[in-house]
Amino acid sequence: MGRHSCCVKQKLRKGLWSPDEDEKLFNYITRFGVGCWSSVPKLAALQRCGKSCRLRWINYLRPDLKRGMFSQQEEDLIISLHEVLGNRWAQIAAQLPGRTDNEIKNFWNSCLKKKLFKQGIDPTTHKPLNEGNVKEEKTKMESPQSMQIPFSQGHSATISTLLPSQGSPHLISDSNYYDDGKLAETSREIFMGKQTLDPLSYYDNFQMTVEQNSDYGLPVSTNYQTSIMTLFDQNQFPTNSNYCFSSMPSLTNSDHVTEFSSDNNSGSKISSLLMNDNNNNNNQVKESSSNNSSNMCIYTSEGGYQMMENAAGFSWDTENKLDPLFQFNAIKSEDSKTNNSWEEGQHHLQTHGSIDFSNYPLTSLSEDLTGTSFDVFQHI
DNA sequence: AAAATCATCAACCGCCAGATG
DNA sequence: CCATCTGGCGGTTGATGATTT
Repeated sequence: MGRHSCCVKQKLRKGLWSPDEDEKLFNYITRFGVGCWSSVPKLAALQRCGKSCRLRWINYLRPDLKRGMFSQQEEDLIISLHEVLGNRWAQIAAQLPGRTDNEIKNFWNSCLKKKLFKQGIDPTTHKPLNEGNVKEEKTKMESPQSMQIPFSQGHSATISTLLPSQGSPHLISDSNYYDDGKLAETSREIFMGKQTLDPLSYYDNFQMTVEQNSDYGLPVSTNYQTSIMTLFDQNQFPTNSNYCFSSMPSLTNSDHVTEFSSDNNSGSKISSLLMNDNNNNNNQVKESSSNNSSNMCIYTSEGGYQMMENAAGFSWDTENKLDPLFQFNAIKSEDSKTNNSWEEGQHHLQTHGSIDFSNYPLTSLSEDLTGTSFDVFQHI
């Protein structure tokens, strides 16, 4: 993000964003939507470059961000897409809902490259390394350099070549993917425990992507598509109603998804939930919250979000603030004192609305920031 | 316990392309 | 056309916490 002329004149802050700045930016964007980034700092009273605001929003504040560890499936998808697209992180990120290019890039550089290398696969070419290459790669790893992949090179390979059924390397969703089966299993367990993905959107998106890629003439194998489909058929992406959202102690923490249990002893509880009467039957309600913000949105059958009227603004106050219209809190066990039980929440829900939450997967699509004001989605 | 090393990731840099006047 | 502005992208850096020596 280069410093543009508009930014040079003023003294602008750099470095990490403070909670206060985040709050300002978040409140501004949720209220007015994404428009001209260069005017955002002024209008939101931020001493930041517009591009810095944009980056902060995209990489961190955006409500539809998924956080936490990459799942095995995501990992496989990244590797496969990387083979086809090279270091086109933005395009790869477009295929992974809730992930940013920056996040994927970091993940690739810090983990996947090494993982592939350990498996004897050249992360650049995605082909098996010979001994000579191994030495070369070792040097590369030791002296960090960009690993640009000539696109033509990626083009020559197809995802199908990675399928286990077609010989090594084994890169597709398969627990045998890793030499260390324990690692794969552990990774999956962690993922399952932190399920944050909306499997349907994930799958839809992937399908769409395959079609799009076909349009681009990219050699995306139908085998891979089938592989993903099979995963869904086998419920390897659980539509999980047992997860909800914990508090947001810090904006910089990423894993706040807490397993939700109907067992009162678990301590994961919902404080209150007031439903909006405007929900129609085709809408899914997605909700998340923290103990300091009130969030709710309607996820329509068309796949978009609808903003609920009077949606709460964003607040970093540590105290609980009840939204005048609604509040849904799912809080970590240690915060449970003042909150009602899950059953009470359910009862409240059934009393005030007709939607049975247990029928819908709850995702952490934005943790506490989710859906505070969803007109934003329509701007993006 | 302290220093050194490693890993991670948020944020910046530089460049490019499209829009606009 | 040309200059400027702006958004977007990929590469890189540096702060920070974790791990190792």
